[in-house]
Amino acid sequence: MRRDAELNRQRIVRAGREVFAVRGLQATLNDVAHHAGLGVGTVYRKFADKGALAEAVFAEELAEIAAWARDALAEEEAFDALADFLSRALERAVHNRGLRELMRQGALEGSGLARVRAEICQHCETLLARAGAQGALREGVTGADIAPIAAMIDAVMALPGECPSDLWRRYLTIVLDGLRAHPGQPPLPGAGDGG
Amino acid sequence: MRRDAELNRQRIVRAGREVFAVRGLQATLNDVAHHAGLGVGTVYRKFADKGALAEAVFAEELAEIAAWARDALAEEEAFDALADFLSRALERAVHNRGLRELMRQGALEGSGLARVRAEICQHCETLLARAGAQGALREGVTGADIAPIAAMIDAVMALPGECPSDLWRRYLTIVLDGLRAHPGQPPLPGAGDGG
DNA sequence: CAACAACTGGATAAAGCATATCCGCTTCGT
DNA sequence: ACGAAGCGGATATGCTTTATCCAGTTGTTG
Repeated sequence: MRRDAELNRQRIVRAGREVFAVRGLQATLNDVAHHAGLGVGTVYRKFADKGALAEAVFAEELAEIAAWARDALAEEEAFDALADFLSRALERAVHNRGLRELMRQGALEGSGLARVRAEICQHCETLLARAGAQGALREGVTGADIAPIAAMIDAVMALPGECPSDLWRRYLTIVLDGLRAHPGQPPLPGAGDGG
Repeated sequence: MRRDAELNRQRIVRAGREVFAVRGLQATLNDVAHHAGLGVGTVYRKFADKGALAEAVFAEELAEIAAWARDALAEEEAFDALADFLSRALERAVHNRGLRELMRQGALEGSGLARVRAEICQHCETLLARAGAQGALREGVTGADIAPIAAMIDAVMALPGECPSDLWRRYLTIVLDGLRAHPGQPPLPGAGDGG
């Protein structure tokens, strides 16, 4: 491969990172090419389709987050570990619409990215279940509560307008607080995952 | 207007109600026509475009919800009134994707529906502000917290898969609980609407 | 039961959008 | 300076939604 071609490849990945972060996964490869200052053909020469570029763009970042999740499994207090992990991971997600879309079920279902995503979710559910075993959870809360929590915080982040960028912390705090065991709390409605 | 034409009009509105409820506002008038057992032309003869049909479909329902919000303003305990109202309104929303999309900022911006939506939001914010004045709110919570709450519960409702249909109650409970004043609670991060 | 206006159906035009390709031209490396 | 590798971006393709049109049907009225 020619040296300039390799350079352009990097340019494209960088452009993809920026464009996907701002406009989400529905941005076109035309968008990315333009943002990289290159032609569409150049992008298609290097990446078969959007999925391939997305994989190149998000592989590292997702793997890093997955590593955090694995590390959290080694912590003593499962609930605190989960809370810290979520805080860190969501901090990344605020500024990255593409990453958020990737974490929502359904996106890039065929790719290796989906596997990493599944691993992260699995770790979170394990942590929550372990927190339950440690008596740190409010009655009735289970690993199945992870997906709704993520969806809710994602919704806050996706809110349009001039809301402060750390608004999501407010609600993450509220929700995690609500899942924690407290003395004399009323039962929680709803069934988690049908059980 | 011929009698059969009026009958078809009603059929179309009914079909629109059902189709929008299930598939959301992005369903096409073709979808609605087919579901009504009529041709597309018939639908376009009676409604200029999707917005016009949506207005006919949702006007009553939205007005009813707005009335609930007005009634809530007359209650003594603002926080409880708000909680009851949200519970009632969201109960309607679960089974109606179109209604949910309508309540999210941005949809049908030009129509009279948008005005009603704004009125409902305004009432909610008033209630929350009043609850604050009554000392029922956790420090720092304001009327601006309404939009994020709605967005979060909406996200839970939009969750794919076989989650139980009253899962949203679980999270509404958690969030409202988190907004309520409790003795000795830590401060809430985030700034609401920047203030 | 005409006879006509109102109404209907749905094929299809029009427009928009994202994806992917192709090939004449440029640039690199030797 | 030559050939291979790479580039650009106009454009073909395919899909989706919106909206129209008019030949044929149906209701209504006298």
